[in-house]
Amino acid sequence: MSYTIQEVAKQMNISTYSIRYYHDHGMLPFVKRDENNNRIFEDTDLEWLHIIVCLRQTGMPVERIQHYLDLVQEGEQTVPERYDMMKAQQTRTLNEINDLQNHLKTINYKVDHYADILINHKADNFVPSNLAEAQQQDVYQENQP
Amino acid sequence: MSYTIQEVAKQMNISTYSIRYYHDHGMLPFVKRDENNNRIFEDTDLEWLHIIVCLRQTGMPVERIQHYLDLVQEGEQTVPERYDMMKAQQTRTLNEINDLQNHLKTINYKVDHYADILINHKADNFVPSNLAEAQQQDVYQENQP
DNA sequence: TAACACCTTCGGCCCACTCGAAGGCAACTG
DNA sequence: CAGTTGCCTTCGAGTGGGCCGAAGGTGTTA
Repeated sequence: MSYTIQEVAKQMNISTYSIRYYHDHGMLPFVKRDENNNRIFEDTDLEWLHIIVCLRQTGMPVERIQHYLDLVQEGEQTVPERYDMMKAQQTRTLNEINDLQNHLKTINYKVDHYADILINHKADNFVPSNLAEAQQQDVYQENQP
Repeated sequence: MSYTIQEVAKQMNISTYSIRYYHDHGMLPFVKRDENNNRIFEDTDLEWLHIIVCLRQTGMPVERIQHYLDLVQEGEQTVPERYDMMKAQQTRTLNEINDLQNHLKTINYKVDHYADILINHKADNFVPSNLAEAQQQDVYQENQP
């Protein structure tokens, strides 16, 4: 199967700009052109693009990805370095997931907190005014980022 | 307690450049200066900074964070919008964690694969040559990104 | 009194896109 | 068969979110 740049962009969920950027920077070495000079992508190109997207979205700089893809093309003797690169990326990604999970806790707390305030305020009509006042104070106290 | 910009940078694990950037862009409205014009950070500033870092690292643009912090300062009537923002950020973060976990699977596969190759090659000395040839072919086949 | 360590502001630089302009080619439409 | 649509191309400029260096101030230690 072969695909246009737009089809690939949709399938990979990235922009055509990014794909051209990767291609222009030598990271998609097997992409062909049709008779109108349009890029045509085969399944192997999609595999390359998939690993590019994976490495980029886990924070590897383009320059390192270029280097990694060069290593792949140099053959077997570069496996040790490739192993090290992937191992480092694994660690980095585990750390990033961990950080995000911690940030998520903070965000969850905010969501729950604001939800509380909204529910209590909806109930204001049925709440004695001294309690409403207390809530008012809660809101004030909680007016922090 | 009060802290210098460097202490804060170390504690929050971000650069002093970033902190100044956030301050210069109005996201740390309560930071004071000492008699030499140096920024001094109190605990409340750290709380603000903590939420800034949390939102930035989960992908919220600076402009949105500014808006969120404005809402906080406007008081109680902005809680519904703040709730929506945090809810959106929660979803976004869950998605990002999910994406990262998928990328991690790809990376894990690479790590395992390269580890296999390395282990087999170390054992080459003890392996009959026809098997070594087969491995050779494996390596060739796997010479993909 | 000088060296060192920290801070300031200002302005340029960087990465990885992102987008617009200007134009080419192919296919459908009136 | 001119025109419009819709895709593609290249090139070059712009953007976000910092990063960093220069130039200079202050203050403490030796």
